[in-house]
Amino acid sequence: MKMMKPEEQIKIIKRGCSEILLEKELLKKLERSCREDTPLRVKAGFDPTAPDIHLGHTVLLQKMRHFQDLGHQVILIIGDLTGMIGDPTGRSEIRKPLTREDVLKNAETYKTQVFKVLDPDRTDIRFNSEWLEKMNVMDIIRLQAKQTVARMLEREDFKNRFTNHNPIGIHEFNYPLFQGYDSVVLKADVELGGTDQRFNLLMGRELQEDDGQEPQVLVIMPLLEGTDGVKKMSKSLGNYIGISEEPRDIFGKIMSISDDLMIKYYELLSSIDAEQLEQLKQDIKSGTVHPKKAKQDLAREIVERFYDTSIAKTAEEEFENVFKNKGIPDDIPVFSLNGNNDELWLPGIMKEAGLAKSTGEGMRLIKQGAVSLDSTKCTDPDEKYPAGSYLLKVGKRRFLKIEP
RNA sequence: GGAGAGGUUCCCGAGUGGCCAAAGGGAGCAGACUGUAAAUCUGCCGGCUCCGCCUUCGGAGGUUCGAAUCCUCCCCUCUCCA
Repeated sequence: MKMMKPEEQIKIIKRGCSEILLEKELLKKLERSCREDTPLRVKAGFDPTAPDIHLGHTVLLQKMRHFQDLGHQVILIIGDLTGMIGDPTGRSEIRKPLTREDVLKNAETYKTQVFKVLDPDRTDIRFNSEWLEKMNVMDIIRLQAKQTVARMLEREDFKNRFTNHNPIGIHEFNYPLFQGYDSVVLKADVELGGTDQRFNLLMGRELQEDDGQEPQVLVIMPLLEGTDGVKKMSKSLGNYIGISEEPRDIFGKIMSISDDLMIKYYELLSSIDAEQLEQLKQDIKSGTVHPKKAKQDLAREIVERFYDTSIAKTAEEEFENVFKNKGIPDDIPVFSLNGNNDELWLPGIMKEAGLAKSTGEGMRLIKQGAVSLDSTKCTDPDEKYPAGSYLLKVGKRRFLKIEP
């Protein structure tokens, strides 16, 4: 295949990314790739613990796709070995080690989801246990000997924990080392990652150089904030928008983000270029474009990407219907009483149907005026209703059809 | 190995015998206002058919009419010394 000029390629690669280390080297690699008609080997790693791909991942995937469209080869690493050890970052829970089956199952999920963005013909999926598992103690020690504790403590995460007197497990030092070693094994030309991966990515360069290889170029992408607008999007923080979610949920979640965040989402997720984005910002500022309209366009574009135009349209219409016209969505979950003729106690039903975590919460919601039955606001948490068909509404967006 | 500090409800963090289901903040949820936005204000925020009862303050025992608070042993983390 005829490749684009290196200078042209760089332009596309640079779009939306936060940093390239080093651009000079990238140009050199691209020139050689062109000259010798050999695609670059572009590596990116994914954690096998979270099989649901969300919009945060797609920032990276999209960039990988750019490389593919330019004719390069993408290597998607599933960090199954590192994942099985479990990264104890942060204060919280000991992650249960994943079993082989879990990892394989998650990998399957990855594949189906990842190829909504990536080109399967130019994607190589590899598990890092393939080579890491074969290392013996001496191999590992030799690898560890290549770095110092002082160097490790330069990493933001470790440094913070160290100064705050929070625990750091020695094994955690292996994460960057292993990740870097992956690059050595794969002879990666480029590694893609988020800004939080900077340290790990750099480790790859250092280890490759040590091994006598030409160091990989780092293409660093900004992190996408989650729906809360503050922390990075992640499943465990519950602030994510998964690409396999229902179209209406994707649409709705995007509509609920703040205006500031919307601009960032435009930057990282939409296909509009820098000038168009600048124009949009101006128009919003001057009032030519209502922010809600802009958000709607974005939501539609994203749903379209993972589904199609007509599905996106339907999602949008339903959104308008429910929230603007205060209508009722087309299909809402049904709670069947299964012929049970007992009187209905709403908090109990809300708990069972998952609309409230506990009956206590259900009662509170009623007291707070958040619950209505057939469009009539409920006020008494103790009230019982005869068995029958009802439409229950909790809060602004949760509906439940009660049927005998 | 020695000395000290500490482990509290989703998170941070008060509380050192009864007034503690445990201050305050954050997150979250709901209401008002809106554009299901943000900001703001208000309320809620362990469980239970809840004016009462039950289970929580690292774990297991013990003292006491009564413990998150006192004692014993254990587990875990941090700091300094070696």
